[in-house]
Amino acid sequence: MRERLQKAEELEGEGVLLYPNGFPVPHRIKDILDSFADKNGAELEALDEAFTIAGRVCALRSFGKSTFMHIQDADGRIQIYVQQNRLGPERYSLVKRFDIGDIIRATGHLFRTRTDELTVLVDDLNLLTKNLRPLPEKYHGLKDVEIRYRQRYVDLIVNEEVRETFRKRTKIVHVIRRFLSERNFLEVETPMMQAVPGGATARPFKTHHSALDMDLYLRIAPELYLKRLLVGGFDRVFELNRNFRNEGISTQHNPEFTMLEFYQAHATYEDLMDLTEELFSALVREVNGGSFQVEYQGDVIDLTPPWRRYRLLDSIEEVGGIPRSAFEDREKAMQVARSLGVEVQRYEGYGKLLTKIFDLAVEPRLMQPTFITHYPIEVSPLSRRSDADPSFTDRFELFIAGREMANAFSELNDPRDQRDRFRLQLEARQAGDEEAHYMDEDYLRALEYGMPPAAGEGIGIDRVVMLFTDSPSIRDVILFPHLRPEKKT
RNA sequence: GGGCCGUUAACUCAGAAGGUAGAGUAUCUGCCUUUUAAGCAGAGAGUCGCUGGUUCGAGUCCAGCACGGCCCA
Repeated sequence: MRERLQKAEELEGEGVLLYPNGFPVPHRIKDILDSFADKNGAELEALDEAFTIAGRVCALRSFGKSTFMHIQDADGRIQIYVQQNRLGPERYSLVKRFDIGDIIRATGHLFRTRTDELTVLVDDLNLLTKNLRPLPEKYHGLKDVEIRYRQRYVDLIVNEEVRETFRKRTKIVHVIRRFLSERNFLEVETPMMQAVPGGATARPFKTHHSALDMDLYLRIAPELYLKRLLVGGFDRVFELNRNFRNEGISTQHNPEFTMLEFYQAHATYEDLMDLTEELFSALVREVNGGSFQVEYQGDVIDLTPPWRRYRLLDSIEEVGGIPRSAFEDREKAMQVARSLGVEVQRYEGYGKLLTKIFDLAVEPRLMQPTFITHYPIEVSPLSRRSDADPSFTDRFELFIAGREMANAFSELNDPRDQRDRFRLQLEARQAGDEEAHYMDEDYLRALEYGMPPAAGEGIGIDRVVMLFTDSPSIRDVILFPHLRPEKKT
């Protein structure tokens, strides 16, 4: 780096601007590659058109009096060829001092080299931005994951597949927004900072409002606000934005992550299973080239609907291979849970134990898309009771590749039942469950005005992106994942 | 929170059993006007993550810590 700085200052001393401004760049590399991919050398030379492109020098092969470079812009990479006798010795001496990593602008005509590569024969070029730090090695590339995550800008410069992953992420988010908008869902924004954090079972981050001298929580879910909007008369709403949960970090979890939640009045959780299949089909069309087969970490996942549907209890029996009689009451379920290595807390009831058994014995085996329905009421404090069996709820979770992708239910809109459920949550909290819900009086007041029958769903966007980009870690689909602070040097 | 693994030049990595630290790429110098992991000749470059300990002597052995990864909770 010291050498580069010295060289840069030398250039500056000769009157070369290291960071000039105001040079228009009318052409994109990708457009040139697309337009002239099938033209041969004679056709290109007959073309009397000059192109001006700009980008970062990513490869440089210099001979005495001529130089080949590859330069890349946002979505393309092309070779340029600079000859001393076209440019004159003075300009060419600049070129000899270009480094890999510099951002340059070049103008010239197209031709094909001996090896038939589409190349710009440069008539004019200039430095746009001087690079002072050497880029990682070209052949092995940048592998150190710590640098990849901490200095994502370097990762993006060097690793095209990383750029592709994030382009795909944007595409996925775009397709989802369009899908919902086309179906008359209204996109809204609700508070990120909440006085009473609710809508999920998770520990929140706490912050403080100085002027009001009050504690606030970063939201763990937008759910309760979105349902207030159902009360207000917006009968289809969605929000696609960040949630924050104060939990450990893993390949599946980042403290801030992106969630889609949508609510539809006069629909049931069964309608949402169909809608979810349609949504994934739209993603298949738009971001997976129309193929319903997705390869994820060596497994082929078939997203062709309809997907399997199991009741939770049936799945423990049929997928988990544990006979019904072994978990028919709390005592027996506790034994099964313990045998699976689960720690059981005193305040955890039968329903909670069933989901813990499910998490260990069933969830990892659900590679192919599967809806699991009828969750115990105890773990579903905001879901509507099943008419057929009031200890279970009209709820489903979607699993793909052994992970939860979505969670949805018919909404509980009876304020009396909701109050009772909050009370039970408070008891659990007092018994030591830090993730249990708080009482939310304003939410209850809203329900008392009448929330139409509805169903709602949350989809973890990061996990969807992981699936479609074959990414093993959530950090691979979040541009700046959370890491511990860098050591001071 | 627990277990295992990793941390050596800007990058990717070597460094059998403890004896003054290596390669390729990148950088610098020279030659080279169709190369593409360009080539050839030469040069510079490291607090071996940090702190202690054992030893005549530690990149290497031991302990603690930091950061990262994977697995578990």
